Amino acid sequence: MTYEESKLKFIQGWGSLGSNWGINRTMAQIHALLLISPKSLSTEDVMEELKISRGNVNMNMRDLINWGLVRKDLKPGERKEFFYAEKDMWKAAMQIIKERRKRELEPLMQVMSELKTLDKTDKSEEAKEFTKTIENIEDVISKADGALDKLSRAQDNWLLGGLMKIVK
Amino acid sequence: MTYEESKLKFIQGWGSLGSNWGINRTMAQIHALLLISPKSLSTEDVMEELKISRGNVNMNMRDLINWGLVRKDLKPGERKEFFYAEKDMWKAAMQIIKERRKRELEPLMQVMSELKTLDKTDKSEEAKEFTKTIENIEDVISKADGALDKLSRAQDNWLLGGLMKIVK
DNA sequence: TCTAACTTTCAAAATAAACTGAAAGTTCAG
DNA sequence: CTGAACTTTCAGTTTATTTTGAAAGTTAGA
Repeated sequence: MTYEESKLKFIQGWGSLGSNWGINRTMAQIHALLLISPKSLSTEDVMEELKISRGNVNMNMRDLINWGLVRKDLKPGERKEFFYAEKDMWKAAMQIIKERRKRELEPLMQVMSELKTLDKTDKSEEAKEFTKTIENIEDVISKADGALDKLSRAQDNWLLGGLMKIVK
Repeated sequence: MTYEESKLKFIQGWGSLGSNWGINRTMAQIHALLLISPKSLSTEDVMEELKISRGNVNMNMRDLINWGLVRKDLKPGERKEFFYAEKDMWKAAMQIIKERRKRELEPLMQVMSELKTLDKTDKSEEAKEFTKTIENIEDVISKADGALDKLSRAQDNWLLGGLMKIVK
C-alpha cells in the first residue's frame, strides 16, 4: 500500500468513525488530515486535499478549534493562517472527553434534577416508576461524571507512565 | 410539575441526548417511554404516545432489541407483542458500552492494523508522521479497549457495591 | 486613505437521514 | 385450508443536515 492510498483510507475511516459519534464527516476528515500532516496547513491546502469549499473548511475548522483539537499557527511575515492538530492522541482523547462532559453531562444533570420537582403527591404506579427511573439515571450520570473527572485529572500521571486508578 | 409534563420533558430530553450520540431521536424516545413505563407496551401504545407510524415503531424497536436494551414480552393468550426495557441503568449503560466496543472499536483496530502495511521503504517526512500517528492511535484504542473490557467484567462487582479499578 | 489579501457569513442548493403508509408477509385458531 | 390479527418491508415523501459560493467583512502595508 502506498502512502497516498493509506492516507486516503485513513481520512475516509476517521470520517466515518466521526459520524457514529455525532461529529460531521468533514470535520473528522479535516482533523484526520491535520493529524497526519507534519506541517501546518492553510485553508487552501485543506480545500484542495479534501475537495471542499472554502466556507466549509472555515466553519469546520472553527468547530475543531472550539473543541480544542486544532490551533492556529500564525507564521511571521505570512498573511495567511495555518492550522495544526494536537498530535498526541491521549491528549486529544482527553480533550474530547472533557468537552463532552461539559457540553452534555452537565446539562443532562440539570434536566434530571428539574424532573424531580414532580408532584410528590401523585401516588400512581406510573409516577412511582418514573421517579425511580429518574433517580437511577441521576445516579449513573453522577458516577460517570465523577469517573470522567478523575480520569481527566489523572491524565498527567498516566502520561508520565504511572498507574491510573479510578476509584468509585 | 405534573406527571404528564415531566414525562414529556423526559422523553424530549432523552431524545435530544440521543442525537448527540449518533442515535436517532425516535429510537431514544421509544427507549425513554419504555424506561418509565411500569408495564410493557404494544406497538400501538407507542404509536399513540409518540404520534409516530407503525413502520417507524417497528424498525426502531428492532434496533433497540439489537442493542440489547429492549426485549419482547409475549403474553400468553395474546397475539400482540409487547416490549419492555431493561430498567437498571447500570446494566443498560454497560450494554451500550459493550455494543459500541464491538461495533466500532474492533473494526477501527482492524483498519488501523491494515494501515500499517504501508510501504516501509517510503522515508518521506509525510510517511514517517503518518506511521507515528497511526501507532499512537492504535495505542490509545487498544488501551481504551482494555479498559472497557475490564469495566464490563467488573460490572458485577461494581453492582455489588465493591470497588472498581481500572488499571492501565 | 486605499486596496489587495485574506477570512467570515449565510441564503440557497445539494445531500443524507428519518418517517409514512399501504401492501406484502406471517401466524394461528377454527 | 381460510381469514383475521398481527408484523414487516420499502418506495416515496418529508425533514434535517451539510455544503457551496459569492458577497460582505477585516486587516495591514503602501
